[in-house]
Amino acid sequence: MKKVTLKDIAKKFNVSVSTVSKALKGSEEISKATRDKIKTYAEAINYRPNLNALSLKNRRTKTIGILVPDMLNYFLAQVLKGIEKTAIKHNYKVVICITNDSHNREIEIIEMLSNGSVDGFIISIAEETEISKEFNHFNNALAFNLPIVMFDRVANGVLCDKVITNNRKAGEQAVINLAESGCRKIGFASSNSHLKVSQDLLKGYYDGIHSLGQSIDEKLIIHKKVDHYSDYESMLEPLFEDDAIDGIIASNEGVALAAMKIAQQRGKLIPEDFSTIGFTNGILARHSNPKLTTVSQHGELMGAAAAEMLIERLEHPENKKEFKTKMIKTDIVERNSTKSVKMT
Amino acid sequence: MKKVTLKDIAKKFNVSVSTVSKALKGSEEISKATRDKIKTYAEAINYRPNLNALSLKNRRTKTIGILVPDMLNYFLAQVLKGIEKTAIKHNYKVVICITNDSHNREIEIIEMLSNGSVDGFIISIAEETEISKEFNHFNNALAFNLPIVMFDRVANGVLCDKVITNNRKAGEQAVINLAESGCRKIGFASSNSHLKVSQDLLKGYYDGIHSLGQSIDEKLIIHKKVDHYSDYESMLEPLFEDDAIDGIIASNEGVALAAMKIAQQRGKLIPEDFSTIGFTNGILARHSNPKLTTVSQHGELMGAAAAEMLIERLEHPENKKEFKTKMIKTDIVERNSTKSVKMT
DNA sequence: TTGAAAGCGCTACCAA
DNA sequence: TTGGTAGCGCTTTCAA
Repeated sequence: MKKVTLKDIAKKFNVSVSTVSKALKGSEEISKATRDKIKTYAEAINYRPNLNALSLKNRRTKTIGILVPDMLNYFLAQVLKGIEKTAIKHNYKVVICITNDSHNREIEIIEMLSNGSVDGFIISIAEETEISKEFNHFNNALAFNLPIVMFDRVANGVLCDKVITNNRKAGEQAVINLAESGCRKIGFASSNSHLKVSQDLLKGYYDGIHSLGQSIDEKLIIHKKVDHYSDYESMLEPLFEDDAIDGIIASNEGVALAAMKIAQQRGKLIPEDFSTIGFTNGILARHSNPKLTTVSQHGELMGAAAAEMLIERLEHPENKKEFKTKMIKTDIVERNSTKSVKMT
Repeated sequence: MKKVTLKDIAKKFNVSVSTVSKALKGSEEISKATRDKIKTYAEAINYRPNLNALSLKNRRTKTIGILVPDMLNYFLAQVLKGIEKTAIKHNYKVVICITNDSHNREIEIIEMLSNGSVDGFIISIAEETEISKEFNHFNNALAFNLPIVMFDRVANGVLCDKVITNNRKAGEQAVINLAESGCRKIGFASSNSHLKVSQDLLKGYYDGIHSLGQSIDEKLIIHKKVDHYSDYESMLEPLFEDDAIDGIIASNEGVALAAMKIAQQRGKLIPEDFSTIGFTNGILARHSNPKLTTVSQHGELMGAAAAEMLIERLEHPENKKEFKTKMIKTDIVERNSTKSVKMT
């Protein structure tokens, strides 16, 4: 079976292709009679225009290219879901590509998609790109009139819309939350010191400690790059040399769970003797024992916001608005790894 | 800036578009001189053909449509990763759509993508579709010459390639593994009894129990549909009324963790007094305490296999091979929720 | 009210 | 060795 085209319909009614085209668009140019019969027929056989032809003609594909470093990451999966949902709502499709944090992959993918495959991009930049700060490929895409919205890991040098969370603020709030719940010695642990996300979080930690009127104790801070989760526990050990430590802000769920495990092994009760807040609200948090209190980045919202910003630009290229950076607020989701402060 | 086209290059050298086209393809028809200068120039300005035009002309898009029920699921994310990787390797793109387990969404998406957007599909069918067994939309796609490969949740009535795991066998092996590690009373717990995956697992459990020469004790079996993980614990309680239960096969990680939690609350040591094997190897397993022994479905391999099968059909439509169902073998990944049997 | 023609960017056939 | 033309499926302008 072959897909039916305008030509086929035209032949069927002995009219021209243009007549059919207009009729299907409900143009007043065409007599109601022919319009109706053509429409009815098209409906009946479930006619759908060839999207490639449309893309070629209209110079727009109604598809969004998405680049993410990874897919096996709950936060990113949430964002993808938010994007997909919003895209579909506006009748856009998404093509998703994984950079694996490789700069070259990122360049290749952008090149591949920049040739009539997509109308714009939503990107969380690759680690290598974040480090090298080489942003030519992004600027090329922009020059070809392919707008970009970056989220979470963004390239500050690039002029485009961005969606981020205020991680510094989030770090500060986490400290304050722990303090309010009664923690006296609050530490910080990150396994991804190379990422801006983590650096901001650390700044927020400093802010928090200062706002408590305490001074920074470097012994309570671990800020490293540790790639494999099996090494988290040994990474954290030093923090527990100070037996008085009673709270830790962890840069990700895995680190938070490792911290709880060590604390438990040392006979501490959670949250009575030891509390921890993990950064980003993933699946681990919900299933750990005790369940983990986290900072939620609202991934789905971020995705939706990014998609809305991009689609807005695509649908209304005429109003060349200033590039905006949208902050999505974070929330602390209280579970059982911290004492509740709600009762205050 | 505008994307440069063949026309632009042709103008630049005062030759025709067809000359440029041929030159870039390295056709012997064109003199080496012009060929070289055109190629060099195209290279220099980084010329890339418009993919829409190519798709329209060639009637193939080099893109694969993927339909999955969900995205926030580690197993599916693994499969997606496997597909994406393989696709890119063969120079295909993927467009990913989420059905949210809705039959109608599934139909809409397939219709939307069937109009020149993709060359074929890779699908894990929606729960509603699995229940209703209405497969017209799949057959329509096939009729339009859009091959389908289904994975994991497959529609048996549809004539297409499939990639599955032998879940029955996996269930049996899990029972045997527990028995070999010393468990005497092995139960079964599923929160998704409506899915074939789970039903097969249960059959495997029966097989396993029988092969041990034991008889089925219905009190040791929970086979239900429970949507929210917060209800897993209450779902499992009845199993523990028989205090002698010392092993459970769980249909997913969440259920397995809940089982461990209850056992621990009852003062059982894991794995000494109580063991559990969780179905599918996700992130929870690696971070739980104790870490969970699981049956791995090898999601990435499944994805890669599905993609290979589809691309094989797309690239060689001439050899109309029989439809195949490929079994990916499962493996038990031993962690700390079971006693090791390796020492036998 | 309808249709012919041009064009989106590319390839392939045939003619020069 | 090169170029013109037709056509992929569609829209749009202009003419009939």
